Amino acid sequence: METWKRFGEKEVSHSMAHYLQAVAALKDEKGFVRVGDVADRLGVSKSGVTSMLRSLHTRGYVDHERYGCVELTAIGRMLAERTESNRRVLTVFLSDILSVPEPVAAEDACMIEHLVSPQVMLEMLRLTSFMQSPHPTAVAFREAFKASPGACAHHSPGTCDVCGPSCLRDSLFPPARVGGVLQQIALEEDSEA
Amino acid sequence: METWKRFGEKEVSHSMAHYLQAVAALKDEKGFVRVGDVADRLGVSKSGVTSMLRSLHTRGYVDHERYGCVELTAIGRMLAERTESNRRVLTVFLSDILSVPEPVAAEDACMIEHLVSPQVMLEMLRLTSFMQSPHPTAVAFREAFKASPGACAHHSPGTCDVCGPSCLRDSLFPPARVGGVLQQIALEEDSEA
DNA sequence: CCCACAAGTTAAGCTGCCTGAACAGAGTTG
DNA sequence: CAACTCTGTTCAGGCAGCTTAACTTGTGGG
Repeated sequence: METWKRFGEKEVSHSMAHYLQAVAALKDEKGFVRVGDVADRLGVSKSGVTSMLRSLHTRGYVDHERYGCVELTAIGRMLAERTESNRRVLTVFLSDILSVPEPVAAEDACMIEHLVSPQVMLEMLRLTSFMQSPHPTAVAFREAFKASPGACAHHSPGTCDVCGPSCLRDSLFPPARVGGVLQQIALEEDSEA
Repeated sequence: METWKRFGEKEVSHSMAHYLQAVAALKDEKGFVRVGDVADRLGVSKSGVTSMLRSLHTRGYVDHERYGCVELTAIGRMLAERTESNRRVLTVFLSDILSVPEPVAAEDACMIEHLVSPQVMLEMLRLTSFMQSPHPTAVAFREAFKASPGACAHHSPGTCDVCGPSCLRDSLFPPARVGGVLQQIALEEDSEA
């Protein structure tokens, strides 16, 4: 179980993914990209942009001439597009299929867009696409799912295939074992003990 | 669009989440937790563990007496359990519902387990749970979905609600626009230009 | 009782990503 | 062409997480 260490070895980090997306978007919007544009868009300092561009350049994702414009390489553009597609698929899945409020869906999509493998994204798109199709089974399923009870409401304790011995629902939203403080902390930063 | 910056402000980082999980698991397995156990389990040095424990202590997630044992606080244990539950729900969803191969499902779950909001996790559990239930609609849907074509195969170009103007499938697995190199790079680290 | 050794800690240093301050290039204006 | 202004770069520094090397603690054997 050392999978977790590969987190830092992803082809692009969270920051890099967003720099690439910003460059791609600015290029599409105004035709050329300056350091300052990227800095404004991402809310970071220009010096931060300069050093990140150096890092992205050594990885072969952007070209950048001193005091000049920024260009994505073919690979850089592909990475930006893939991240953007991941974000779109995830957002649609979370908001339309899981019916999570849009702001939450957007935030979660933003957090994980660069981490999800192509295989998973493709299957998630397939599911989304099929669930939203006019196929009668899909229509019926949407209805039934919408009307279905909350997670783990349909099983007696210990009989759920998904949960196994202990109900997952309980630890997703833990019972008020520690005086109710936990949920607040879990959901937001309301400190108060 | 500065959501992306909140990535670094999550209550627990990727590393922290895994340290907490390791401590919780070791505690369950052998009743007490030493620095060395955590180091072995996570494949990091003992000094790394020491400094991370200091950091986790200042956040109120663990207690640790010098040269002694490590204990989770109530909040720390809750965080560990929640992360673990997230991982289980995600793994089941990815492998059983999306039918992604187990190693990929496990890896993706590991990457995003600490980043997904409780709301999304709960709805994902609800969907998983409902899709696996013996409810006739769910049974029919599973069949139909299994037999359904690949993503975006059912729509003519430009008519897909999910994709919008440009087919997302194409950028999830981009066409061999750059000589086929991209997909290799995308999927793994086979450098070769 | 003392010492050796395992377990843990501190210290110094690395990388990634950020900041602000100071400096440098490039273009406009008179 | 000098001066002013924008824009971008470099530099020093900070924080998170990791490493290795060297030191400290605690403990069981002789």
